[in-house]
Amino acid sequence: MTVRKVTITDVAQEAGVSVATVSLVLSGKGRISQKTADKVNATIEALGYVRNQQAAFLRGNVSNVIGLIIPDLTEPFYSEVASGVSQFIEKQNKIVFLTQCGKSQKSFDLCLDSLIRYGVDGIIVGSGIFLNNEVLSRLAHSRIPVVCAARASECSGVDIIRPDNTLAAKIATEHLIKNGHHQIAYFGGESDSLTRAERIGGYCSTLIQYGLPFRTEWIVDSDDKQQNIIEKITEFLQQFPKVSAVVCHNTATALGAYLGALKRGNTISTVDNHSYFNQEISLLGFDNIGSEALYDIPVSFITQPSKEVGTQAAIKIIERINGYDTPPQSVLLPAGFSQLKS
Amino acid sequence: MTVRKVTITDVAQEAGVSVATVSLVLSGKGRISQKTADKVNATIEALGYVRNQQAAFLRGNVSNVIGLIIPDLTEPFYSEVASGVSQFIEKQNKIVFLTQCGKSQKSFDLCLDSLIRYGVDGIIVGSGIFLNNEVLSRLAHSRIPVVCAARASECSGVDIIRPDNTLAAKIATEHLIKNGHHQIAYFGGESDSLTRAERIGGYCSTLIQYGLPFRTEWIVDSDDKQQNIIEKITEFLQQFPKVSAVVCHNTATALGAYLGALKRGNTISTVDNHSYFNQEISLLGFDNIGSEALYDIPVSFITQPSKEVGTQAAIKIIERINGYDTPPQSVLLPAGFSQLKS
DNA sequence: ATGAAAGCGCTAACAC
DNA sequence: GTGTTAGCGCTTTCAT
Repeated sequence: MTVRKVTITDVAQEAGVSVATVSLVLSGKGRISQKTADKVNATIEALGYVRNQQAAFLRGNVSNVIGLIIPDLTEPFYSEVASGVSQFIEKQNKIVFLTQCGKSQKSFDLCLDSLIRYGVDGIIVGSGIFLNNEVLSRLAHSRIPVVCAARASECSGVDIIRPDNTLAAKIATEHLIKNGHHQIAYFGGESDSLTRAERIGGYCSTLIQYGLPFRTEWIVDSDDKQQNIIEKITEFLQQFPKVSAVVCHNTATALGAYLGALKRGNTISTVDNHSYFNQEISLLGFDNIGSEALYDIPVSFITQPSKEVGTQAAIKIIERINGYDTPPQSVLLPAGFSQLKS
Repeated sequence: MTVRKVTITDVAQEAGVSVATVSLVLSGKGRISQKTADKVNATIEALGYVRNQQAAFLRGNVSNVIGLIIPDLTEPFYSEVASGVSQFIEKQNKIVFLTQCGKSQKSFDLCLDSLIRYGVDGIIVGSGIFLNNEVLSRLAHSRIPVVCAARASECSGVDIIRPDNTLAAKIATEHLIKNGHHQIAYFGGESDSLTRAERIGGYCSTLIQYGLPFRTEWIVDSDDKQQNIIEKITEFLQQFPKVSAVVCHNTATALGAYLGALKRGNTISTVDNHSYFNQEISLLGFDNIGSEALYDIPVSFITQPSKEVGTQAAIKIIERINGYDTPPQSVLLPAGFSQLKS
């Protein structure tokens, strides 16, 4: 019936040494004789003592805790980020406080308060949109480093790690061009998406770079509802029958485009004809899921470096905590683990 | 240049009162005169003081922190669970420590150590498979409540919250039967999956209950690779052309079955003919993604109560922490938010 | 209504 | 090598 938690004092008493000694063997600092160390370790074992980190860190000024604010863990991009962060942080023998802020600034501010009160050493924010000046100056004042792990270029004045959407779109477009396509459309995504804007930038500039004109009618937005996508793509292919390739904004779009084209009587191929169907239109999509599940439908995918964004953000926050005191950086991650099916 | 963090002492000094007073206004306990309270609050504001929770809780024996151990945040089920947990816990003005343990017991044990050292009030474990007797007795000894939030019946001796897989399969099978199907197959999932085993139980018993025989050849396992699923379903439909409906183990399987059947020349319908195609074979899948993206392909889906598992686990752990001292329970959550497309 | 002081569990000088 | 002791920032009796 151990009602009270066993403390370092209990151990010291039981082992017949001082608390300082116990503390020293615990941290491996100071020169403790093997004999004493053994004795202490034995009683620690016997009593089932576990060191209280909170108390330990209360003395110093570090907590070894990193705060993480994620809008919504349910979204694949964010869960990947969180996964990357937690994995790296734990490897450093630190630990992460997870908070979810949803879509509201107010809720974000509450998360922030929480994390600061709990004395985190640094904060990783999974979205730039809440990092307004007030927040930043508050953070600066309390000397807590922040880094932003985002989908797109959502903020400035802080370290930000994000996918290189422009480059990804460039690679995608280039891939299609090099496979002989000249009429390439961009399909899907909502018009207020920053990620999409960046991708469209890459798409357009690549077309231009290759001397291909682009037409704004070839850029079609859509929500992710399968039915809408199917309808839009069907109509589109009818209107622009010369378009021979489509860059799809995400997995849902790619799948919708696939089904729509199929329905319309098109046949689909990957750019290189590895397909159950004959070539007629090429599909290339950005994959935000990263699952293998869909990799065998005849669509090439470029995968987002989502988890890597988390990992790099974690690396960066550790650097900042260790006093790496340079101006804020933007780190663009290539769709590095992209699997262009070929 | 605020180098040192501003503490309660600073506030007290600045406001010309004692630390005790500041502490009292902070916690709203004790009778403090409005005047003093105002003064204190003003200086708190002025100095930008934030209370250090770690220190605050050091005195008491609670930390207001809940530990969460998730095998892999990247898997949709687990990210949903984590999301549900964090959302509820934060609503209680508590906070969650997130750890990921992967697939190894050793790594799990490390996570556990970590959480215990950090003094969490309770632990939610996202998988039962690591909760062996040793772990449980350790936890019992340190008097830290645990609850398991799992995919299936993975452990005993602790509170466990999980989806009612048997019921879900029963509902699925029943739905198909009531729509006139008599030859129903179960497709997908790996043979060592506990979830699948439970679902198959529900599937079989429902068939029996309705006086329909079942054949073990109609239960086909598969990994989630699209190509494999497509091949298997194609072969299967050829061998058993009388099978008119398929219960699919997950979204990938459903999609694969859809594409496979399509390829083979079958036409697909939902059970009730809302489809772009004519009826020939009915597909019904368990959805582990919960995304709307696929809802418009002609497959009915039953969605897992993944996030709800997290929420209920959070509720349960709070109960346990508050000393709700009853024997461990199993809570089965219905596929409550299921959307049978109809 | 407010202050003084004793801890919470631990670490880090500093002594011996 | 090991013990003594003074805090870390806060809460909480117990006085006043």
